[in-house]
Amino acid sequence: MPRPATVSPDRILAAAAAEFAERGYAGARVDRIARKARVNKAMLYYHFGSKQALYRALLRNTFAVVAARLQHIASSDRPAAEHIDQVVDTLAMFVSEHRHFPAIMLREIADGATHLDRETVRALAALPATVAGIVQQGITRRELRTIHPLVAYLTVLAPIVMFLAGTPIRKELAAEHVAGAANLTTAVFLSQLKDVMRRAFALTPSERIR
Amino acid sequence: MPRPATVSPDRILAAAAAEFAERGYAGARVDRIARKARVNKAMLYYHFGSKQALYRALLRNTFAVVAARLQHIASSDRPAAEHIDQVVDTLAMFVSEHRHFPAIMLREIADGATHLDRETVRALAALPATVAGIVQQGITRRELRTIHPLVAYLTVLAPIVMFLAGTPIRKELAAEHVAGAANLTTAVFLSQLKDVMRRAFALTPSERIR
DNA sequence: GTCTATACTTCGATAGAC
DNA sequence: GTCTATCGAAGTATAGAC
Repeated sequence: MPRPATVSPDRILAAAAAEFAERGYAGARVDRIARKARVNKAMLYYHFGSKQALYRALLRNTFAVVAARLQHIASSDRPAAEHIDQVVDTLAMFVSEHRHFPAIMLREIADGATHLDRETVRALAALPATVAGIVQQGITRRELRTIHPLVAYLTVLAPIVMFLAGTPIRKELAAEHVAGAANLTTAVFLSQLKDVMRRAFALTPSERIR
Repeated sequence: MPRPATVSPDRILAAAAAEFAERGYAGARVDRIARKARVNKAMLYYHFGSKQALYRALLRNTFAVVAARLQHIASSDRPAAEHIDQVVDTLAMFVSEHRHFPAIMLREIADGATHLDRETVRALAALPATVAGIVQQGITRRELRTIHPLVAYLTVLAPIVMFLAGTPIRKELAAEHVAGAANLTTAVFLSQLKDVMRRAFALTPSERIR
């Protein structure tokens, strides 16, 4: 007898993602998460123990999945420039399936990991470590110019995350007539960003000769 | 008789910046802001009316100042590439004086401007509008390649803000041995970022001919 | 303008029955 | 595993004296 696809803990995690993304750790309400997940609040505590433990479980979970997907890129036998494109696309794809990820990430940076334990921090660390590793591989192979891998990580990831988390505020800006705020689609953004990143990390012709 | 340099409302705003940056709107505590500002809580309500009004006042204030500083860049008679450097430096300088700005900005993006009124949104809008304007000027003068000005805005600003807001979490990552997390200074970051942005927005030789 | 005391509300968490 | 009812802590805000 197959279990229903979304069993309680999973539904709770999904509801928690929405609530924590929308309101932040402090603004999130356990009652609201339980209601969104259509479980009793006592049930939530039965499965996760506390608001904090639920938050940590959500973050470990989410970051483990992104990092795992990015890991595949490093092992594929493609030019480094293409790896960068794949990082952008993989991130964008992941977010299209986990719409609450960007806001949670922005909030966690602002929070400075205050609500996290060591194990969860380790899970978060896999994201920069993986992207930095991909960049470092390109540099070592002399396909990308020398750059601090974390600078490259931030240069690629920060705009994506901010763009995707920023959809609501971009609508507000469009209402205040900020030029271009109304007509910037995700597709245009991603394609221009990939172009920008290629130019930013490519070896110049003179560097290529050596 | 000159008033003391930091009169009550200013001290309250400074304390509010620290508190809202560290904990977010929902996590911020009015009592804590009052204590940090060394004013009575009733005094805070006397001056600002509510937690929300205080938050809005802080944001209007802060964003008006950044935008004003950036406005100067557009009117200076320098090459567009230099304008981009100046945007980076101006933002970095502003943050060195307003250390709580990056975290507040990340949180406000994640919040989607929910706690703001129209006037405050307008104040926030000045930041992307100004940077996009500087980029657009460079494109019009055929000194930068064609790019959506908001893509350029996000490409420049997102990494800076995330880097500067991310100092606490970067220390956590360093403790978990993420390569390079321990040795990335602000100076190195800014200089590499400027380099990245120049390459990203520069006209290619063939484009320059036309 | 400044302070003390407190009203009112919301929230995280649990006890205890089933 | 599931639910109802509720406790106790914290939080925003204000009344009212000075």
